[in-house]
Amino acid sequence: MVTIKQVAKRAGVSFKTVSRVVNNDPTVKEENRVKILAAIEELGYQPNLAARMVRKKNSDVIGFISDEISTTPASVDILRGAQDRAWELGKTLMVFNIDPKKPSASNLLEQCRQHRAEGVVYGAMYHQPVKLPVQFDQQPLVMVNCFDPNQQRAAIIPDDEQAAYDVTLQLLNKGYKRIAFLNLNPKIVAAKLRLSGFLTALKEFSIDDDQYVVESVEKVVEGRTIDITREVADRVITEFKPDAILCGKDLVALSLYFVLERRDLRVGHDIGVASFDDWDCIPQILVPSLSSVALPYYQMGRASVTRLVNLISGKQTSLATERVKCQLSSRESF
Amino acid sequence: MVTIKQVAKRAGVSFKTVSRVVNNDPTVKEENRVKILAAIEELGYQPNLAARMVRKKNSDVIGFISDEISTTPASVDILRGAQDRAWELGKTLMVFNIDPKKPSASNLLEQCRQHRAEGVVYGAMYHQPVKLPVQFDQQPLVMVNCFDPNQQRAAIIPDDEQAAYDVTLQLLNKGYKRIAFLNLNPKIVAAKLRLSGFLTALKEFSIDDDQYVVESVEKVVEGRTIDITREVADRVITEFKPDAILCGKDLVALSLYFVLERRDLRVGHDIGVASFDDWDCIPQILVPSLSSVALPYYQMGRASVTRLVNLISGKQTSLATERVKCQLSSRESF
DNA sequence: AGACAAATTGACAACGTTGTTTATTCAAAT
DNA sequence: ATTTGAATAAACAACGTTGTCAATTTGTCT
Repeated sequence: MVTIKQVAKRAGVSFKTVSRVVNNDPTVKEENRVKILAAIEELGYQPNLAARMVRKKNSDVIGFISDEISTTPASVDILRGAQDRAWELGKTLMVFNIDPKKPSASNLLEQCRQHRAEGVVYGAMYHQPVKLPVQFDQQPLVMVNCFDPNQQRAAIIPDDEQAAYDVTLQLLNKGYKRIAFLNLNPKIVAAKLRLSGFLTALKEFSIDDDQYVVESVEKVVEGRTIDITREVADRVITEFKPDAILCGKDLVALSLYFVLERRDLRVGHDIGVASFDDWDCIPQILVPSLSSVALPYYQMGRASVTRLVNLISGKQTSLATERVKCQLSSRESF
Repeated sequence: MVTIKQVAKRAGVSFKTVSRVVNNDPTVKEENRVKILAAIEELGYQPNLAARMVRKKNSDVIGFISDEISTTPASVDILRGAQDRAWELGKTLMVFNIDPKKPSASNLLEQCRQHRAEGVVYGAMYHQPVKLPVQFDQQPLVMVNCFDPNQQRAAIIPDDEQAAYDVTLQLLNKGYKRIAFLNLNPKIVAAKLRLSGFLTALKEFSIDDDQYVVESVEKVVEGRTIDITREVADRVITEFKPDAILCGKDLVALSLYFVLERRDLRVGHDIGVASFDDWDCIPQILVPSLSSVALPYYQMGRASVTRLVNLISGKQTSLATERVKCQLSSRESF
């Protein structure tokens, strides 16, 4: 590999002067600058970041540790967001492992420290509480799409409550009155928050005594989880006769579409449907297209890096949890 | 940060002896080794990889550059596979950017070189030819899920032809005879290969003059691509009366299910359905569940790193394209 | 021309490691 | 008791860079 000294020799100056040019030090004669830049170009010189880091003692590296990929691959967007923001701030994101089943989180943290990462973003694949090992205290840390059960760590999470509140309000404003909610399993954080947002919205329209909430469209049989959306939806429609159904995720809406098709209920006409996730192409491939609340993964990824860099620089030291707004993608289903 | 010298002081030995312990050099008295390990533990020493790298001149870093995320987020699995394999081989994968719309591929490559990455994996989000800028010649390179149009670069791609051949053969073996193929746009590499595999399988059963291939289930209207799967499927069923339909991707199968539902054709009974992608939960949420050929993203990710490390070490210098087998996930739809 | 300040450059140390060479310790062999 | 040789440890240089400070060059003013 080409070093700064080789460039210096080629340009006929001391290697220190080359260093100055590389670091945009203004105290270099224009004539020399031109010569040096030419030499850099000719030799294809690239500064050795490792050597620079040893000397300067800052790495500009941020570690990104994430737990296992789950059923929501859209959450790679967290990574995209983090990456983009890191780039903007002149940092390199080191993604240490995406599926650390074998290497434990602490192992990954060790790697981060060996690379002298200035801080760590810990991302989860769905919104949940995560109790991190004590080792994570040793450097600036931001949790994204997850949070410390004791609120002792900076966290960026989606505002599920606002999301449910907003979409419910929009349904109500369009005149829907009997809204059923096929919610996710109540053990899921998002499910609890959304229920709360849902109920708040209903209360504002004073119809909080006339709703129908289903907790979980899954059943565990012999240790295996099976989807029972269709049965549940069938029952809800028969018993409650809703004029709109809010689904916990797009896949639930998908199953619901089949049920409605069979019952000859036209979505967006006889019955309104809304959902959460706005998952890639599903909402658009459905007919009529599905209105769904997108989870702000990309924004959260960006926010996590911004927050971490502020933490590192001491500009912002609060450990408060930051909620990121969710946006409804309005389509034809209501 | 704790340095090797601080550890040495604590243990009462020269810093070089600590270095020996860290690097598992056997020529250290047991007594000292114990003392040093204790000191390392107490101080929480982590070797500085940057300093080590400067001295040893090898980085154990592999760059991973990928183009924009497309409609197949499952392809993160390429990254997972690469990461896992890198870990096994004691390498660190530096994911330089997932969505380099702003920074060009060459910029990312510069970053790789500044980090002294020993080689680069270039991944595409769907199987396609990619003409990389000449700068990519400057270090070992493996392309994954894409390939050089002139075959001048090592590449790992899915064996789409085998995939289509296999699934078609299985359909035929189960007694299906009139198979329609709702293929993807013929501009897509996978579409061409799959068509070829499909036809080869039919030929083996001597029914290659009685099939029905649809090229593309999309239409471009005023610059926007719209999905016309439902119309197309309707027409195919009416005109060709197939006993089985092979779909280009799970989302096509999804739309097809709606069409069949409306026509009261029972999937897996009146008509067989198969598809490509095996995309996350879609095949399982459908009723009856969809048999789909999975693309071997994870395996390809692993293979790409294995191949790259072999290239770097000179163990394997061939630039041949490596095809990775696709596996059918057999379910209830045929 | 000479003096002086400003601009520019270079010599050298330092960062935290590892490779190489040299010194020390200690036990076994004479 | 001395020599030998192996085992162990230390000293020092080196990696490619940047920080510090002294040295040199250049330009301006008298």
